[in-house]
Amino acid sequence: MVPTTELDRAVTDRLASHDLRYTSGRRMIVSVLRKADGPVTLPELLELAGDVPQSSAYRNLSVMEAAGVVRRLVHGGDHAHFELAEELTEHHHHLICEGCGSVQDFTLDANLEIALDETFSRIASAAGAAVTGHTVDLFVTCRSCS
Amino acid sequence: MVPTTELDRAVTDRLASHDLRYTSGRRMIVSVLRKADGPVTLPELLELAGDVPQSSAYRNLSVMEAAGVVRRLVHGGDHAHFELAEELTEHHHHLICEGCGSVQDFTLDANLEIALDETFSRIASAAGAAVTGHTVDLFVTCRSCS
DNA sequence: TTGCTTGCAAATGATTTGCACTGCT
DNA sequence: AGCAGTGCAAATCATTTGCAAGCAA
Repeated sequence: MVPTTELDRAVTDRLASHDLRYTSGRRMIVSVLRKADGPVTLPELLELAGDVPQSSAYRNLSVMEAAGVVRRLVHGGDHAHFELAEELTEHHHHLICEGCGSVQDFTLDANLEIALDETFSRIASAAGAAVTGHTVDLFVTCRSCS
Repeated sequence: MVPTTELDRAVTDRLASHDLRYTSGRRMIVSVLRKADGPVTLPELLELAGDVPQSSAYRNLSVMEAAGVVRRLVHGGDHAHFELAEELTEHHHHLICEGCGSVQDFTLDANLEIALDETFSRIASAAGAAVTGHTVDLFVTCRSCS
């Protein structure tokens, strides 16, 4: 199967560098994640993907997570949420409703993001640790849950 | 049993307002969380607390979480972490090692915190949602894991 | 004595995994 | 041929819960 979009090419490369193939099942997952307007739970993914066995979806998500194609978000609800890795999209943060567990994306002003990054580097080096990432999550009660 | 410290008094009040008692088992948990230098997992808590049945620890943590005495942190490792609710301590953030899952506290510069709060209010109201809280977590590889 | 607590044992449920089979390359 | 992928069923394991007994107001 030939890569079609820019995203597919990037995913193919990342998977290949881990000796993984970009199969139709994986394409389906990536396609669903790309179209979704935010991180998606496994049940939602199955809903959107059609006839995909649950265990294969879980396995492919895990494998793609290890390959840096997918990111898993754990916020304490019943299900984890999955989204495309940031390197394949853009840096963003999450707006999480504590009522229904739904998650939306948002971005911060560039200046604020820079200030945070600087602070983070300073804090990490003070702790003798190397920064690998950060999350800035906003917890809310959404309109339909209030 | 009579409240002894300021913290105990605050906890007693919060529990009482939910028709809950500040029993010795719950005191033990609060005491461990107070002394710990960061959020603690259930196995760690049991270790530190001595002879406490696992299910009671879980149940008391859940109950106290609902009463706003304890906060549960879920970061995707094997165990959740527990800490005293922010209203009982001070606002802080978490430095999480992706290697060993350990968690340390840190605080942000007040100006940065204010800038974030303003941004968050704006984002939430744009989404028609009410802010209930936020997390700013820094993921790192710590000295001993690198 | 009413109702919150507790400890034990058993259940729950999201996620993972063993295995046999299929399909690329 | 040789190894990665798939689907099914079964296992895992942190966390929750039912229940009978204990304890405080």
